[in-house]
Amino acid sequence: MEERKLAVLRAIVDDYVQTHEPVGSKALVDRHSLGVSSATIRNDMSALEEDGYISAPHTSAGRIPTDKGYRLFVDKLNSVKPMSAPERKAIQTFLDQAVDLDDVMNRTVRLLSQLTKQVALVQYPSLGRSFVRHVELVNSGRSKLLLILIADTGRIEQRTVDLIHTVSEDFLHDLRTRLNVALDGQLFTEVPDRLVGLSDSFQPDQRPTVNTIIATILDAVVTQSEERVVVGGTSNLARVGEDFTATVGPVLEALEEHVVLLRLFGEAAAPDALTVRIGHENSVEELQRASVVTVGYGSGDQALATMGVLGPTRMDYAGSMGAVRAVARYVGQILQDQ
Amino acid sequence: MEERKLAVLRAIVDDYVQTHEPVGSKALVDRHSLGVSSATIRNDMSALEEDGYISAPHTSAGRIPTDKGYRLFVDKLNSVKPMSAPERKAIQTFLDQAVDLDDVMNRTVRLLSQLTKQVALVQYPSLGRSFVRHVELVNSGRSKLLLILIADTGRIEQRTVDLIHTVSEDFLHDLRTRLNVALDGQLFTEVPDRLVGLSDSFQPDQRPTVNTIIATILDAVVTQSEERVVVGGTSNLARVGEDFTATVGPVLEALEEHVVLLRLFGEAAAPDALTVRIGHENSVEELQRASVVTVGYGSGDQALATMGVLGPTRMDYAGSMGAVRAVARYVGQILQDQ
DNA sequence: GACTGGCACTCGAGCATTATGACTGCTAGA
DNA sequence: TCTAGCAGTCATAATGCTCGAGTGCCAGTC
Repeated sequence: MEERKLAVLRAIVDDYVQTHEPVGSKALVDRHSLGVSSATIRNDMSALEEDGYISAPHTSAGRIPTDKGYRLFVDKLNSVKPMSAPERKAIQTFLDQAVDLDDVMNRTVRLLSQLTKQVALVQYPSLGRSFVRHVELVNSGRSKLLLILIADTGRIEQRTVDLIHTVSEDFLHDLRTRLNVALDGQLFTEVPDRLVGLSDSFQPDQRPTVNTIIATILDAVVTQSEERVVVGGTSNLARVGEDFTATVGPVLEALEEHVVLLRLFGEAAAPDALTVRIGHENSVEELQRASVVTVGYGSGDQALATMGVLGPTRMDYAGSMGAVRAVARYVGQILQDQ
Repeated sequence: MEERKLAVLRAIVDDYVQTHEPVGSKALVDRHSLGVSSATIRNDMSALEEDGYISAPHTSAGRIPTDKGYRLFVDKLNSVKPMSAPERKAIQTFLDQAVDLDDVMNRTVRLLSQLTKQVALVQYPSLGRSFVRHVELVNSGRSKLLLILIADTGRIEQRTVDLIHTVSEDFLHDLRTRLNVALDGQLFTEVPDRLVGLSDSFQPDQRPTVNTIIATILDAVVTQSEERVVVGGTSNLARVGEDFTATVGPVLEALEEHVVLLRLFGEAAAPDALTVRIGHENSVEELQRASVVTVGYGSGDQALATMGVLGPTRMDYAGSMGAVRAVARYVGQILQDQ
């Protein structure tokens, strides 16, 4: 595609993102130094419309980018805008104040939504890609146990275990030790394998109890492994202007469905790999007028989980991508330090 | 106040809550069997307006209740509507599926927002009124410790402690034992007192480490003790109709400020004590067009924390109060069983 | 061949005007 | 004390109209 047509598309996207009004040929030549007259621009716009990159809401209005137009814009024209030094500094300072994992997640969401003025989405570090740091069993009286799994990311899963009869502190100490010997430092996905046969090494009368506890561990590792997502900055949806206001209800609803959110994140890619889904590229129906910018975070080659922002298709992609990437990097660092 | 005028107020509130349109004298006699003509009702409405219970948006419109009108309605006319048996059953079933405290809180929020079609707010059990169940210290390598405080409600606080040098497992075991001896079963508010002098019983060269850890415990107990609040059902704000739509942005913003939320809950009262704040009775400026129904939950005579719903002043008070109270009771029971 | 200037045409936004009807307040009478 | 009826008010909806931004096309220019 010719250079100038791309420039025109870029100018249209820029203007539309800023003003949120259809942009006409005259406005374009006024606001951008394209070096040609409005009539020429009109021909280019005609061609762009023909190819499906822009469309006109009605005859006597300007053009707005289509999803396909945004896609081209993001792919070809939109370099990620890096954060400025003071911004990076502020991100770091704010995140360093976090006292625990919950705090890190909450601060990350607030940070992302404030930086991008969009809705922020942050997934807790996946258990499946974390390592077991510690397993704790606490007697909580009346034949009940509290089971606590601690991951190297600081993520904690807890379960109450109901037992048939009370257990002694000695037994508990023994079991705790053996569990930690078997599990500490292992990947959570390895946990089921590591627990095979463990109960055989106990006295026959203790085995039912051990098996109950093991079953609870497996349940915790399997069912809860991906679920937690924090959402923030939904008030930005209200600010976003006319077109979105009508759809803000369904969007809010969709954001309360954790299943939807997890589908939104899709497969976690490598850290630092930015993914942009524009409008209809989203499989979630209620979010087909929204765009999502996500990135994996975490250390190593496989991301621990995903974070990102969601906003109208007419969002500042360069800025959002820059902010999301910067925040994800710091969070990855922090989790490594835990 | 005369019987009939109260009946008129009740009818106005009922109709307005349902239709969300100013109600006129004719509509009133049509929809309610008040036994008198519309002219009589007009006189009553005139008096009610004089006294500030209702007001007319403009001359040729019907009347809508004022905050003062809702207040009278709630105080004098509005018996809490108890949940039906199947509803109670559904609440119980849904909450019993929760696997841990986080799950209980999340399910509670979803339940409340679905039952009332309002925004639901749930505060985590206050540490200040909980008892220490267990303190755990886990070495996480490189002269770092993970400190974990477990409350009897299942609430968990964690902190990373940075130490000057690494510590031995023996020392850790010793410290952990002494901490648990000192703290287990104590109220969290007692924790500072119980830790006084603890480091004196250690070797002088160990005392700095012990003191660092104690300082972290105190910090966790003091600073984080009230903070956590879960919000859900914000999509109900969009559904709520014209008047709120304009204010939905500020409300969403306010709901993201945890400080605001905590102020909204105010002082936790005894469990089962329903509080209703209507419109301007709310101290939070952005929420002066909203009403909040809250109730303490937890076992015993002092509530562990507060939960409630937030909606437009024209909400179904009887239904909301019934739902909030029913859910709070079950959550209280569940936490007692933990 | 690419670009430009000019012109006719289209069509939504915005404004003023009008019609409608829901509601009130008042007064006189039961 | 209540009711019926009537005059007056005023927001809302509908209508018609103007205005102008913007397009598409064509003839002319470099």
